[in-house]
Amino acid sequence: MAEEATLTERGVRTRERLIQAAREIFEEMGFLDARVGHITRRAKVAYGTFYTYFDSKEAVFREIADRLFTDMTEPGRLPLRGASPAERVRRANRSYYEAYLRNARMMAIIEQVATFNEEFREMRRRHRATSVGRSAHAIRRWQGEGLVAAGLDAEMAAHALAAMVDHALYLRLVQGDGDDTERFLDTLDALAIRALGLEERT
Amino acid sequence: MAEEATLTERGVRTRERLIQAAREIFEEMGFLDARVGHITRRAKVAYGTFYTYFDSKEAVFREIADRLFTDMTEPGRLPLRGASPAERVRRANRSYYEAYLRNARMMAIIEQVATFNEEFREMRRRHRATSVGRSAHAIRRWQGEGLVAAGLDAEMAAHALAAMVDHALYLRLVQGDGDDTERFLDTLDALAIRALGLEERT
Amino acid sequence: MAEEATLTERGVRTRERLIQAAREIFEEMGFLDARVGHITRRAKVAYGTFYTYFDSKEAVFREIADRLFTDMTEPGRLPLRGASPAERVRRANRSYYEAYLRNARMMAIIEQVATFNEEFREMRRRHRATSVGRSAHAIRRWQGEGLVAAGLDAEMAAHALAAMVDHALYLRLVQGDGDDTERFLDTLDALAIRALGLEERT
Amino acid sequence: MAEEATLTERGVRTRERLIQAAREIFEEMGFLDARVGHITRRAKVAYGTFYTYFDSKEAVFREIADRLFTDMTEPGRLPLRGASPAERVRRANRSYYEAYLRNARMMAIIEQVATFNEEFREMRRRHRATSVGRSAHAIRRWQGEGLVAAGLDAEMAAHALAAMVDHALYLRLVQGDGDDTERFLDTLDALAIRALGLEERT
DNA sequence: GATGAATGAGTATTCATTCAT
DNA sequence: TATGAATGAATACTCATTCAT
Repeated sequence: MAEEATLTERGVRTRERLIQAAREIFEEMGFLDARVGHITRRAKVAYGTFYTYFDSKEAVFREIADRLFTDMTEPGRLPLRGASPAERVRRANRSYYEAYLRNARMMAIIEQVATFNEEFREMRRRHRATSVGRSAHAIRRWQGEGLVAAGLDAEMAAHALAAMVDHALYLRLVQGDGDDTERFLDTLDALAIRALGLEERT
Repeated sequence: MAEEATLTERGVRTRERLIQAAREIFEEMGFLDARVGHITRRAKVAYGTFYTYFDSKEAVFREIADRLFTDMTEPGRLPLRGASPAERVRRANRSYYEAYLRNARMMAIIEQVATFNEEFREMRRRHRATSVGRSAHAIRRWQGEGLVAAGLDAEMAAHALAAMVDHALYLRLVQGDGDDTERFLDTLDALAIRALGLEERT
Repeated sequence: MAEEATLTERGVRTRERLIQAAREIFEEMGFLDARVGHITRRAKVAYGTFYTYFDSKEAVFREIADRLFTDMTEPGRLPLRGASPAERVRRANRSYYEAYLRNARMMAIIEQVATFNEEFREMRRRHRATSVGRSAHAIRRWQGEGLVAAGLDAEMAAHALAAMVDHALYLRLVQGDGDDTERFLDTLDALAIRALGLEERT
Repeated sequence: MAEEATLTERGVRTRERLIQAAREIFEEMGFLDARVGHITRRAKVAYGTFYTYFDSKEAVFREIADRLFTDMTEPGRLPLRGASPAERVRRANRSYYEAYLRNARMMAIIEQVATFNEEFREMRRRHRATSVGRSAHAIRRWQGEGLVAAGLDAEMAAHALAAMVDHALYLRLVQGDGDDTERFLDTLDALAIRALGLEERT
């Protein structure tokens, strides 16, 4: 049984070293090709020490993924006060882009694991639902204000636009499809804003 | 050896049985969990017979994926003559939705394999490039006609919208996220059309 | 059951083609790495045809080895009449060298098979016994004539000298250990002649 | 991984048990027929334990062969001070005979592996070159002292005589061709001494 | 806590041989 | 005779997890 409630200070350090090492290894070779031995070697601990802190390879991965999702769903640092709806979309997107850029490699690995592991599929679904829900809420508000066409299904639209951003970033950042990222992010912003009918006409 | 040349009619039949069985097995349990023994049992042939026709598990998968991509990129059956741009987008999307629905399970497996196999990642990238290219071409034409904002990067927009459609369908059909598919497809259409500024205002 | 008593002319030709092809393949890749498929492809016949004529891979090899041993133990072409004992040794050796050179690659393969197959070990032993017996007979004669020291065990000496010639040729011709073969053969002659005390002192 | 560094005492013991077991198994059934499972069963360890210490079946074999060649090329224990050349040849041969007798079974297996594995062919060639070089050196010295005919190629003669001894022993000890080994060894000594012209005439 | 040795179930692939046409 | 498809037993190697110090 790994992971007792109380850990000595030394234990905490070792555990942290293992998590850091695991993340590096997962990013470098993916979950499937990563071996427990790779992780312990990187962390400079004995093979068996891994199982002092984690029950399985999945267990470290779960912890890493948890932290990552927390980081990804943290609300943006850019202030939204007084911004127009279009600007709000842009800023929200920017916050997400930044988080994605920070975590691109791990996002890819989570994608990998989600293709064969129901638990992580569900974890991803939950996190997605949270942020899609926030977007849907905003869209509904804008619909109330007559800014967005009432006929649009807010939930579905939020879902689809999130899928656009997510997958476009995935293909671009993870699978290395194309350069000029800045211009690409602008395009994503523009598409989302127009799709919702939020563009400022001059 | 799995030599291609000169297969007797019986050989062709057995090979076809194996491909069909492999597709079923892959769809049911994914590439990673599929065993060659599962495939041969399903095809009702001896274990070794698999290797009479294919060099490896990857080899059948490659053939199945090839056929699938051919089916997916087949131009739509809906006639486009005389249709408005918005209508064209809708019809093109519909053709793609139908193909996706036919092949949803296998699309998921290809996604899975693409997360750890460079060859299939590249295969998917190529096919995506083809259809994205087609869309970008149409967008550029519409920009020439003043129908789509000139400031939009046609290539990137096509890429992003394809990502939206692809991933939204993936999450919905493959990972079973939500029902009311018809309404969802309508939402995708609407978002794409508005994002490009092609909606018919009344 | 392969190898019926009566073969049509066509059958004889096919069988011969297979033997020839098998010898080539064995020489090129050794017995262990040779596949029945290699042989039939080389002979330009169908896979199954092999088993029309031979019961197994060992069976063709046996036939090839038989023919080879017949060729190897054929008495030399050089006339021995009126030759001195030393000259006789030299000529006998030459005949053997020539045969060995003709068959070097196959000799190596027979060596290979003899290391794990009792039947071929025995076959080789029998053939060796025949030629060693001939040599021993000559040595005993020369001992009777006072040309070779009586204390020498004729049988063992013949055995040892045959081993010298055989293995030295094997290492040189088969494992490519050194060049200047002519000078090497001269050395073998000289050693054998001196070992028996047959050298002509001037 | 079979890493070399830092083995605990227990590890060293297990590794040694595996090497001993492997040698026994190889001697009993040859390299080709030996299964990793045979070795681990003999060593009374789990299957996987083999791979804790060795990368492959070849790897243990390599280690065993290395040790054996070291043992085989260890200079003889018999003192050579003040001995006549003929006596030196005899004593050197005796040392080799003893080593060969100790290792006869494994020598046969190395012969087997050398017929299909270039690495071991080369390993054998290197060791042979070392000992042939020593003999050639002695022969050249004796030629300088007028004891051996100057016309003889020292290198080639050493090579041929080594081949004689090696192969005669191989056929006798390994393939069980004949008894009265003591008399046979005497014959080998006599032939080598006479071939070089080193016999003491009375 | 830390260590690293021990475990053994799991699997793709090969290939000689058989056999239906 | 000739063909080539079908068969399935055989085996080295991997690696997550357990466990004795």
